[in-house]
Amino acid sequence: MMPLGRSFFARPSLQVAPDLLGCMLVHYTSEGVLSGIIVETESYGGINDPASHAFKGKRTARNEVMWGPAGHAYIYLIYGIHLCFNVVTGQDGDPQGVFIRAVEPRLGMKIMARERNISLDRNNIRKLANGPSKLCTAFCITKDMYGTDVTSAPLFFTAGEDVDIVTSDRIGIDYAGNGANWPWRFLVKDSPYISRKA
DNA sequence: ATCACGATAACG
DNA sequence: GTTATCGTGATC
Repeated sequence: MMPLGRSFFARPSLQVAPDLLGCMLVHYTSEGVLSGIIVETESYGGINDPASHAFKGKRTARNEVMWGPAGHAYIYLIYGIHLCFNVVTGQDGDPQGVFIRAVEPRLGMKIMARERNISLDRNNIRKLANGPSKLCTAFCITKDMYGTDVTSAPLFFTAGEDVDIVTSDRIGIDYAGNGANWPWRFLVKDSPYISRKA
């Protein structure tokens, strides 16, 4: 399966975020192949989005990759422990991104369970990657992959299945004022693999 | 001081 | 099943 290319990501975040639902996230690691269907994303919309790290044109070492070309990984540490994984979208110079919040595991669940330090049984497959930091841990996405090109191996996306989509407001951005109410979170309808209910 | 989170505890 | 609490360290 061909990786999704630059042109897929070089579109507005509000188009890419829902389009990624149903697509595969794939990571070739030394442990084995990890993959899963993306079931939850959020759009972060550049300098006019009060929830965005680039709001009002803020440009720092941390968010620098957002300002570059689409299709690169924006990864950062939050709350001292947790990693977040985004894909840069939009045109070069327009700091947009899509935040990947949850994945339905397909390949490499045994490895994911080991990475997550939980036992693997039928009841907890949905807990392997049902959150932004959990999926980083499960998929062996580390901070040193900051800036990585995600249009080719080892970490990339492929086209997936058609899915029904629902929206909600975004999670964990109470600081964003009115922006906290925008319906920029996208979920696969009725998926049990999402981080929390819409 | 703040934060795109999640494990745990203390409840049903 | 639910809700509340708080650790953790890079960032600015």
